[in-house]
Amino acid sequence: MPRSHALMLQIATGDPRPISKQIVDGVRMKIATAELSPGDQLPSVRGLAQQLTINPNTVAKAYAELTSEGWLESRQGLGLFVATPRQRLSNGERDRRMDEAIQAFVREVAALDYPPERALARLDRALQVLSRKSA
Amino acid sequence: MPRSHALMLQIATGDPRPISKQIVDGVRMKIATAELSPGDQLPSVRGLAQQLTINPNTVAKAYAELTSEGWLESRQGLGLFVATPRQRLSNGERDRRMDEAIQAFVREVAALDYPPERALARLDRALQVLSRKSA
DNA sequence: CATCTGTACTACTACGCACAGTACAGGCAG
DNA sequence: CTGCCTGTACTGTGCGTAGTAGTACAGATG
Repeated sequence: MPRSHALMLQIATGDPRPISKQIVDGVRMKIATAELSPGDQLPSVRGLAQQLTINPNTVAKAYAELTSEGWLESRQGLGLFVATPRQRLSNGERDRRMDEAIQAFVREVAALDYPPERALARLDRALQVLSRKSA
Repeated sequence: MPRSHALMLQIATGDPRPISKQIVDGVRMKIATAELSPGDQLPSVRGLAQQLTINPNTVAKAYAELTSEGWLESRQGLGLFVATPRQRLSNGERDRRMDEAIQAFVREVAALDYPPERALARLDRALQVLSRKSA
């Protein structure tokens, strides 16, 4: 039974990420933390745009990316819905992108001259939110 | 005794990061891994630009950032040298930026639907290179 | 002096992002 | 069918960032 969802998304003007990416990240995170479940309907392009006082094209762009990545499914004329989980990337591609993320994080730790052990410990704690999915 | 250094820096055209940031990251990483030591001289702005076949302004921009962050010291008319280590950021600012880095990493793990434990294990391994400094 | 060093400008180009407006196809309630 | 909702696909415009190009100046050195 598909539920409609208020989807409390927050857009921060101070965030260095472009608005469309903030939406993509936000929705993906809500799916990852099971705050959104397969079958749930998302706010309409125009509705979310009005709610966030941004351009509808920006929302559409974010939704299009989420759809092409397999997180959302479009039902023409009806709306967008959270898709059922499936393999979205090849293992090679996934490992390659994880490698990039790791390198970026190591670069930041070096840039801040931050104790690697503390960084790892904090990250371990931060990753807990993703484990709730299978709880 | 200040050593001169060939500084094998690699600039990848496929890298999404701007060239100047690649230089900044590269130099910072070499300092963090003790491949560059305090007192070492860096290649000249024009020299490195020619070696990498990029614009001297781009190198100067990267060097200026590294200098303002305290990684390099400028001796007018002589060149740029790796500075002696010191506290470069306030603890609050450092924690805030580490927080951003952690959030960005968690977002990527969620985006890739990557097993958090594996991500943590791989990161642990990747962070080893930074520990050599105090070895 | 000439020649190296870093630094500071200006001007131009290319690209990404967001905004604005318009248009079209499909679903659905009246 | 009409009207209103849905996603989708365009065009164009403005703005900020990155990179290139060229010029100029101060300090150090031989």
